[in-house]
Amino acid sequence: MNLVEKKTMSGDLNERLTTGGFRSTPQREHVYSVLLQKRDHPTAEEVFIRTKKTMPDISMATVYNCLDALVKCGLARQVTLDRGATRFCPNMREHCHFYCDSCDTVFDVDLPEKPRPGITLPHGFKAKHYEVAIHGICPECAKKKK
Amino acid sequence: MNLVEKKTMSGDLNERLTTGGFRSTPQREHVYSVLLQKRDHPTAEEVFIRTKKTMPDISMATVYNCLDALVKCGLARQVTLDRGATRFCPNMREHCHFYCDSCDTVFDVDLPEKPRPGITLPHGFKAKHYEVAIHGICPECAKKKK
DNA sequence: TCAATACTTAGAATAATTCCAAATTATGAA
DNA sequence: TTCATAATTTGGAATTATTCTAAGTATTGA
Ligand SMILES: [Mn+2]
Ligand SMILES: [Mn+2]
Ligand SMILES: [Zn+2]
Ligand SMILES: [Zn+2]
Repeated sequence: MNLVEKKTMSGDLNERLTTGGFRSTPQREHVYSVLLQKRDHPTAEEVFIRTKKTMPDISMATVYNCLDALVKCGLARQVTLDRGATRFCPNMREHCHFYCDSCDTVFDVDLPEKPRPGITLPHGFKAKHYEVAIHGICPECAKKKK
Repeated sequence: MNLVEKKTMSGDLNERLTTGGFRSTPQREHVYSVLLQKRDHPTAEEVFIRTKKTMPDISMATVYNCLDALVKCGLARQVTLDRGATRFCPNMREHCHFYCDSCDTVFDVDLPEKPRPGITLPHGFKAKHYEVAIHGICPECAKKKK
């Protein structure tokens, strides 16, 4: 991450936090930059471990608090696949998730412009938002299996 | 549930369990009939409470075991929406879930014949199965809000 | 009939998350 | 600047959902 990226990151972060009624803190900046750095949908625990590298005294409770703040002000999404720990994703474009059953990796998959042409809801149901998870096997693992 | 339904239920259950390498037990029958009776996607805890009505000495551990066996032999599905307890669904047709944000109810929604026409996966990804959750507001709650 | 196996059960253990209350830090009005 | 107020961080306790364990029961089929 170069200086310009850092600047925009911080600027964006700062603005989003304040308009969301939060303060911008060193902890929140670090946690957010960790999310941006490696977009592999880490769990809170993984974010904690990564954040400690640059901020060794941060606590788990704070990581949960920061992630919560980031989600609330629209800078990150929570991703829940089956059981197990919630994962976090800083990609705020509309997208869905591909989960490789073989290596447990989660990939972002872009959605087409037209939202879900197929599904027709019964009368009276109003959909606010769709969540699509695709289970399967990723290219890497498909290659290995052969 | 009349006698004929009971008979078919048991027959189906029995066959599925045995072909799956499980024994048919009173506990498994009760748990399965609880799932069939009220298709509101109960949690293990809710299944436990309902099953106790006709089988007061059943334990929570057994409910977990039974649900697990039912899932393994293809008589029920696990449904995970956001955080919180896993829910169980005996509807084995391909369907997705509508979650009402207002009253927390989970509804089954049938999917069209053609599976997911919209999404195109990046090269090399092989999808095994899609999981779609729709968040929104159900007809009942929409009416109340007006 | 009896040994092997499957099943049920209570309770302990674990994992993920939330709650709590005290210490620290930031803010902004006087 | 100074001080009260509010927000944030923190360690640890509490909670929730689930899994594990080990002992007791029941079932099966040689
Ligand atoms: Mn994502
Ligand atoms: Mn269902
Ligand atoms: Zn993979
Ligand atoms: Zn509703």
